[in-house]
Amino acid sequence: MLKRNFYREYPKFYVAVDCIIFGFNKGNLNLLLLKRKFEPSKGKWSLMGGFVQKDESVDEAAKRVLKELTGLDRVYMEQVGAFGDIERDPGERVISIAYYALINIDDYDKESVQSYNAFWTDINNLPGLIFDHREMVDKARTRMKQKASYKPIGFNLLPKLFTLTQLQTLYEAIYGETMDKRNFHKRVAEMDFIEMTDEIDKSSSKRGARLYRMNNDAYLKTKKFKI
Amino acid sequence: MLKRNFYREYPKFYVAVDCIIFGFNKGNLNLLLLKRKFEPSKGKWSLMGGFVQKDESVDEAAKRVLKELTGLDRVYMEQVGAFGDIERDPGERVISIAYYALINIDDYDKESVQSYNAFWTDINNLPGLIFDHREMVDKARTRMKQKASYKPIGFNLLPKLFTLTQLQTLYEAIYGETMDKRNFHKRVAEMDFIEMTDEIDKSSSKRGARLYRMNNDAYLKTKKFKI
DNA sequence: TCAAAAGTGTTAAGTTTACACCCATGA
DNA sequence: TCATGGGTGTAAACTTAACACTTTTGA
Repeated sequence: MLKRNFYREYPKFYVAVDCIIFGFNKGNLNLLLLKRKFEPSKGKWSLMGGFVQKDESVDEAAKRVLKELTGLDRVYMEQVGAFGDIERDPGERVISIAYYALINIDDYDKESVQSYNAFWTDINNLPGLIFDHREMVDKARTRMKQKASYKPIGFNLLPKLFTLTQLQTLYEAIYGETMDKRNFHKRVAEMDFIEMTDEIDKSSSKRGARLYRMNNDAYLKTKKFKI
Repeated sequence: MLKRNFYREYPKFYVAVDCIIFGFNKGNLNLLLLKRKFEPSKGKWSLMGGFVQKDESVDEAAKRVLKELTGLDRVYMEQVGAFGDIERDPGERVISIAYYALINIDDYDKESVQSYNAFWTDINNLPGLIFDHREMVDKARTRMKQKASYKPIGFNLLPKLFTLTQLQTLYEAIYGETMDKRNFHKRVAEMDFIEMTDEIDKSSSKRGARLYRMNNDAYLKTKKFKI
């Protein structure tokens, strides 16, 4: 079908995507941020972003941009929303759509990340960010926290096998509050889709800790989640 | 400052806003929808929408479009998110950002609504909608329901003075489930910002029902809400 | 042998749910 | 006087929160 210019008289805009990339490292949530090497805003930090292209949906653009930086495919991503203030980008008007991604901090393309001058930074100690990126991060964090309370998305931040202590410190980092170990174990035991394995992790204690695994198929059947 | 064409090589897009306008009528949530008088998709229904202009933010565009249809200012609105599939609008590529609005169904510009060929329709019995508008509605409804459970936004759908029965049927419509009258009254009594007035509404019963009022300043101080 | 993290149950407090009858009034 | 919607309290079930000691093992 030949497209007609129905909307000829309306203005057009650059549309970008920006990615809030969460990782979990040593008990803290981290973000993967790019450090600007040049002016303007040299030394300031920014989210990984890119422009939407003609041949891709906005969701696809976000996936592409994430892959460009991390080399990762099939990552858990959610849209945070559109940011559309006129002067949000002082260079030129750009409407940006923010997404958050959850990745395992041990598993990404280190060379690519280095080439972009990107670094993991503690989310509780963020440097100055350009434009409205801080606002995007705050909104993403709130959304992620909320979602994590009723869907088991946190596992995307952990290795396939994890200890209960790792899982608990992860949720403590997400919620920003400490939890009781016995109550936590009890809740995990009630969720059949968090499966105990035969394996023991010896890296964090002499005694060793039992490793667990998330079984997503089992989750899809039962669907009760509450941490 | 003279703007430089930093982003010259990137494509530009039409950006629209679409409004999911909620009302509450006779125990049911309703949406204000436009009925198409012409082809293509004559007889199909659509959300009220419009294109973002150069001199306004995306949020401002949504407010403008809502006002164009309803004549209302300072309405409770939330962004639902961006819809960016390539072929979502079969005429031409348009990226659309959806917003939901909560209005009192007795209080809008009837002439303007009529001139747009817009009608209130029961949300549980929606007609066929164009493009991805059904998806927008579903997402808006989910978001609104979730928000209504922890912030007192429902009051935007009611007159300033309302009975507890009205409030209860509203929340029953939002959650899609019936509630116990005594438990509901108990919860309302715990919220100091839902104030009993001296007035009685005689329109729905012989005995008459006490009218209540939401006090937003009081809410901002206490901040505990749970219906 | 001891330091360090892992593992393990019970009780009290708080919250949520279930449930039925009387009241006031206009027609 | 009666039909209609408005108003009211209590007890059981369930959920959440608080709390401390023993186990294992490598250094």
